Amino acid sequence: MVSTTFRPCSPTDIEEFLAQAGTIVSKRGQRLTELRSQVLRLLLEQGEPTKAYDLLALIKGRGIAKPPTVYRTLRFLQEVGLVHKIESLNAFVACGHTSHDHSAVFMICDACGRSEELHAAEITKMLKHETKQADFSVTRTIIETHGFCGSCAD
Amino acid sequence: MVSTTFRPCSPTDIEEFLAQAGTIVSKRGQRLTELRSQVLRLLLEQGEPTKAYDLLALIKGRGIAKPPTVYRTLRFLQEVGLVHKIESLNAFVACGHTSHDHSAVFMICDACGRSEELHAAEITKMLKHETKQADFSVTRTIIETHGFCGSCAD
DNA sequence: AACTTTTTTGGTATAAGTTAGCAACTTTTG
DNA sequence: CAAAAGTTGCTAACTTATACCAAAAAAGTT
Repeated sequence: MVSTTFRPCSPTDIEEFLAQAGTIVSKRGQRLTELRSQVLRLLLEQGEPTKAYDLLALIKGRGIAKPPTVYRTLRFLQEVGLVHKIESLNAFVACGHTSHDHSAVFMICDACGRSEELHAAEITKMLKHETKQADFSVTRTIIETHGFCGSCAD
Repeated sequence: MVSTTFRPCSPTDIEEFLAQAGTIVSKRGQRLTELRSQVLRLLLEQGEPTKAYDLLALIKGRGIAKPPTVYRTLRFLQEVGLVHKIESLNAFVACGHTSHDHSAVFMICDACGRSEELHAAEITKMLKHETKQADFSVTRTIIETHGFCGSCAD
């Protein structure tokens, strides 16, 4: 079997993840500030792709943020590799694979709205190869699949 | 060699393509109206992913369309399979492969802005297989690669 | 042909998503 | 502590997209 799918993180998982995140960011000589870790935590807690404005609403805890703050923070987290944007949804997810480089394939369940990340290095490799045949050199790949997860397929 | 890349269509190609398009649409019991074929022609003429609002501006020939008209028309053309949306750009391209079902891989040159479609059935197959392993059933796949085309790589 | 139905187009208004650019505050560094 | 670098807050605006209703055009019916 391959991967544990489509379940949200437990609170303990989240704290653990955030700790790891802190380390990753530090190693890059940057800081996981209160705001940044809060946004990341929210994303983890949602357990599904979340829109920037929904995040915005959820942040209310602190003195109500404005869009640029959220987008900026998301951009930071993306650059560090802790968050991915799902282009076909205009939504964001915390990245499940904190280690190694990214060759993410997203499986997005159109029934329950949750998404899971598949670490599919082979597909990415194949993709790089095939595009090279066409004289194209890849810098970034976006792979998103829509469909139904195990629980939602009747 | 694989595919002729990153060149726009010649005027003759465009007319030919539009004729084919007409047939395809008719076969589905639908109509390629003036508006629809005009939008498709514009898309072909641009020869690169084009934003809805840019299309809007280009349509000025007829009595200035409004956004809903353009988006509706694009949706129609997508449903028929004559147009694809490139999610990572929020832009639209005419679909190069009028025959058979779609397993499109887009190569988007971040230097010249043009894009090319690769008909990569194998990758799609592999993707379906791998996701099935994870108990996921795919209904739609989005594969977009960014990078540099042959002409733009120095 | 006149009438009904279906399809297509036109339009208003507004929602949703995103960014430029500057001011203020905080942290780090010398 | 002052200067520099980094981070956050915010206004305002821009881009992208849709819900919904009305008018017009095409197709089907008697």
